Amino acid sequence: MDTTALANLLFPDITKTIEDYETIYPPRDLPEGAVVTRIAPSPTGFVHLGNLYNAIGERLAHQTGGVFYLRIEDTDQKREVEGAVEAVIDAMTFYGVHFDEGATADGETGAYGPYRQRQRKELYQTVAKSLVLRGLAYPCFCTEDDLKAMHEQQEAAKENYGYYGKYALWRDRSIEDIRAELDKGTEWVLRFRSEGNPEHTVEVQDGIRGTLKVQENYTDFVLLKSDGIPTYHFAHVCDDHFMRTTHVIRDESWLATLPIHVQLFDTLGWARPVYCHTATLMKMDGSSKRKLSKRKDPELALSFYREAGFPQEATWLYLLTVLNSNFEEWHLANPDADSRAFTFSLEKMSTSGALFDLEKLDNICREYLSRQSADTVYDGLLAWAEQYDPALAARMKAKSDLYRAAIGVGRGGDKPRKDYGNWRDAAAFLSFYDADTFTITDSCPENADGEMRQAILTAYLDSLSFADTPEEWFAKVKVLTEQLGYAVQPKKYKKNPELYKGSIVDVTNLIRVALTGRQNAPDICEISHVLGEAETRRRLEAYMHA
RNA sequence: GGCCCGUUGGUCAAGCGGCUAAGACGACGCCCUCUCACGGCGUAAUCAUGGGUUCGAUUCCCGUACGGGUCACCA
Repeated sequence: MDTTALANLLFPDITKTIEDYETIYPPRDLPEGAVVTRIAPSPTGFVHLGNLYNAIGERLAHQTGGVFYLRIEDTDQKREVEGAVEAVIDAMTFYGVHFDEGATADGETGAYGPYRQRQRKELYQTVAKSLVLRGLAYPCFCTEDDLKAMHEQQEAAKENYGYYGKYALWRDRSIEDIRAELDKGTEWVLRFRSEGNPEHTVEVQDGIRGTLKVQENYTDFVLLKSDGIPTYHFAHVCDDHFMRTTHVIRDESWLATLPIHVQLFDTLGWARPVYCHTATLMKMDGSSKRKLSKRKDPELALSFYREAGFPQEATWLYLLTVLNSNFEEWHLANPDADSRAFTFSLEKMSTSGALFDLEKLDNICREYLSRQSADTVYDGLLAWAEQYDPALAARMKAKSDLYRAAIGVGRGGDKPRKDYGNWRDAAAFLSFYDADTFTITDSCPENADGEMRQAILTAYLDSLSFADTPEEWFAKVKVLTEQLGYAVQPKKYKKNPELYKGSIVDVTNLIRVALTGRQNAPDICEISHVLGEAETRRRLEAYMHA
């Protein structure tokens, strides 16, 4: 076979060589040990948790003085969605992930571009041509039906699926046959001529999993699709070589095609990057685990967390505890430190698929928010509300003092309250402070209903003085509790319920319901001061006559 | 079916030949307490399994089971 003739027949317009590209994309001038990595999403418009998960590469890169970039894998035109690149960048920016180079919303930055694969067609074809020249690639004119028939035949014969051996119809065809098909205008793909043997295993050093032993690839997989655009496998190898990527961080579902990738790196004589296969996030489905699914699980979408208002940093805290087994310990020891101060290590990443635990996420978010200042929380809530709850944003801006004070209730000190872990919950929790959104949702305690309701609230209103300290306030509540025949100490009431009408809990909860609309709310005295005297009295009186 | 990865309490997990097998979330109980939340103390709960190797295996090796992933001109 005259491979030169074939190469020129297939790629008449390609004049560059691999060496030319080696010059165009020289090795990066970086310190020893610098990590160059990336995220490489396909522009489907769906940004998922895994994209953020793998953006952990940013920390690795920046920890080592390396580079973190964004590459767009747009080789599948069918799946491309308008505005998808912007969506990825927007989501990453929101979570504080910054790219040193790569695609931007309206272009790109960096010396190793283009960073959109479809614009790199010439490069792929150059590499492809060199493989043809070396007799390591050939065109295949099989139709979809041919391949389907092959698959069925293999299924029936209980043989391995794939294009190999006797099933590799075009592997050894003559150049005349090829020319004939070409002349007819038949569509073709370029396949890799694999010399691999399924009996052989290849060792790959995985940055997370250690030594991996995988079966050598023996199939003639597709390098270039019929439109001349590469498959993921070929594009990945070419790009990560010429973009001088040192670490490829990706989901473990790529483990299955790893043999193809290393085979390509090896035959091209290029150094393999350090592969880092992360564990897939799982979910409980009935009694069995399964991969988070785009269709079924809203929590796979990154937007889910943003919309629900889980604070960005807290979301990272959760992700890091799942990702890196020694992070949680570090965070417990340094609760106020920025997670970026943590030295991230690949070896400590987990290898088995973790169940996504929303409860733990919530706990981490509550803990995180409880440590923030009222102003920080106010700003966070407002930023979220501007996007997801404009009415709330408007109210917050009109009554910012009220909202700041409300957020400040129970904050600070050794035991701050942890009432909410996300902005959506915060909005609901804080709603009673604002007269515009105040509603009564709970009923008052039974032991303080009926005529006692009048009596308690009247007595309370009479005694109420905004000049009182919290201690004085509570002392007065105790006095009226006793006067009205309730037990000041709940324990005493529990012991001898027949001696009292109820306990102080009934009294305070009545006041609480009148003031907040619910039985579960923070300190009454503090709330009253946030509401102000006029509003406090108004609510108490309204409830008395309700 | 082939290939690959994985398996410590309900969940996330520490462990890297010798430990009463950490810790966190959750659950439960008690305490604190004007409710709730917080906080404090405590309880229950884990090495999938069978063989090796070894004086000794959660830890190393092999098999089995189970779970997951993947077998496209999708990434």
